[in-house]
Amino acid sequence: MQHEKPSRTQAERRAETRRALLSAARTLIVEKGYAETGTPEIVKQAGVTRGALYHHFSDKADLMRALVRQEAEEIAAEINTDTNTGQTPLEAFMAGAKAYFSAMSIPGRAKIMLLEGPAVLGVSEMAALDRETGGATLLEGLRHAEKHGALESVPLEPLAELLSSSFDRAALAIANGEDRGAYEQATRKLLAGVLSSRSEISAAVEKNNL
Amino acid sequence: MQHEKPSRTQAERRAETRRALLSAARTLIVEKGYAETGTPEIVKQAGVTRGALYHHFSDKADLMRALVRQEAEEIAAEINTDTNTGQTPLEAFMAGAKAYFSAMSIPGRAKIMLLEGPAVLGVSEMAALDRETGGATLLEGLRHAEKHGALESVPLEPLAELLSSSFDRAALAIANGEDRGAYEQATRKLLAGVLSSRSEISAAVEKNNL
DNA sequence: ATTAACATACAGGCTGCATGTATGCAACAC
DNA sequence: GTGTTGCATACATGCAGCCTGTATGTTAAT
Repeated sequence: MQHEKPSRTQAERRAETRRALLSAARTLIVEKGYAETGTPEIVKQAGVTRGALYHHFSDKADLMRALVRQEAEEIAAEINTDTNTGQTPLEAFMAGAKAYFSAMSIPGRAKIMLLEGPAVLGVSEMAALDRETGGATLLEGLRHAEKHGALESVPLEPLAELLSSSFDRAALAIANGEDRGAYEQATRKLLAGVLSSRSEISAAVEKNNL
Repeated sequence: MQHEKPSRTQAERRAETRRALLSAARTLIVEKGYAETGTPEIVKQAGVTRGALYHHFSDKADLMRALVRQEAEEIAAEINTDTNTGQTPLEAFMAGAKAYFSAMSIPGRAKIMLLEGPAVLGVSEMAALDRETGGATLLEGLRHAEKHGALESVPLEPLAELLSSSFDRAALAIANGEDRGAYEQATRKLLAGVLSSRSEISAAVEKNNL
C-alpha cells in the first residue's frame, strides 16, 4: 500500500484530536450548556468518534475538567501579563480587578468558569483549580494591606472569599453586556471601604449618623 | 376487598402526593445532587410511581422549580419574622445578613438555593424568583442610606448585586461548617466600608497612605 | 511486531409521552 | 335521603428514543 497520507507523528495526531475535542466541546457547551450537549454531538463537530473521546478522557466530566483547566491557564496568563501594580494598594487591587474583568470578557469564558464549571465539577474542585493556576493573589494583597495598618482584626481568608465572589458576579454581569463602568465603580467602592482603617470607618459611620 | 379504603378527598390525596414527591426530591437532591438523582429513585422514596410525578410536574426540572420555590418562600417567611431592624443602618444591614445566614443554615437549603438551583434553572430564573419572594430588600436599604449622605454617585443596583453575591458566598461557607463568626466579621467590614461616605473613605485611604 | 490511537458495537439506565385504570364527585331519579 | 350513573381527575403501566460508559475490533506509527 502506498501511503499518501501526511504521516503525522503520534504526538501530533494525539494533540490535534485532543484539541479538536476541546474546541468542539467549548463551542457547544458555551452555546447550549453542559447537560444539554451530548457526546455524540461533540465528536461529530470535532470530526472524530466517541471512541476517541473516551480514549482521551475518562468520562464526559473529565472533558469538562480539561476545558476548565485550559481556560483557567489562559486567564492566569492574561492576568500575569497586565501585572502593572498601581501606585496605592487600592489602585493595585483595582488594576487586578480590571484585568480579571477583561480576561473574563472573552466570549463564553464567564459561562464556563462561573456557571457550568462549578455546576459540573463542584465549587470545591473549582476552588482547588483556582489555587493551582491563579493562586491567592487577592489574599496576598489583603495580607500586605494588613501590615500597613488597615484591616485590624478582620479574618482575611473569609474577606478574600467575599470579595472574590463579588468580582465573579461583576465579571458575569459585564460578560452579559451590563454596563462595565458601573460595576467597576461598585467594585471600587467595595475595595475602598475595605482598605480604609477600621477606626476611620467607625468615625465616618458615626459622623454621618449611620 | 381486603382492606378498607382511606377515602381521602381529591384535594387531600393530591396535596399528600405532591408533598411526598417534593420531600423525597429534596432529600435525594440534597444528598446526591440533581443530575445524579433519577426520577425512578425519587418516586420510589415517595411511594408513588413516575406517572404521579409527571401528572404533577411537567418534567424533572419543573419538580426542581417547585422545590426551589417552596424553599424560597420558607426563607422569606423566616427572614420576615426576624424583622427587628437595628439602630443604625449598618446594624440594620447586619441584622438582615445574620437573619439570612440563619435561614440558609437549614440543612440542605444552601445547596438547593445556591448550587443546584442556579445550575438547573439558570441564574436569571433564580433571580426572578428571588424578586418574587424575597424582594429587593438589600437594594432598598442602599437607597435609604443614599439619602443620608453616604453612597455618593455609586450605582446602587450593581453594588447591591455584589453585596448579595458576598452574602451568598458567606451563607454557603457557614452552611459548610466554616466559622460563622469570621464570616460575619468579614461581612460587617464590607458593609461598614460601603456605608461610610465617599469623602471620608478617601480621606482615610490617603491618611493611611494606601 | 508491538503498542498506541482510534472506530465500532453493545448493554444498561433514564427521560418523556401515550395509553390504560381507578377513585372521588356531582347530579339526577326515586 | 339514597342509590346509581356519567365524568373528570389522579394516578399506573408500557414503550420509544437517547445518552453514557465499556468492551472489543481495527488501523497507523515506531
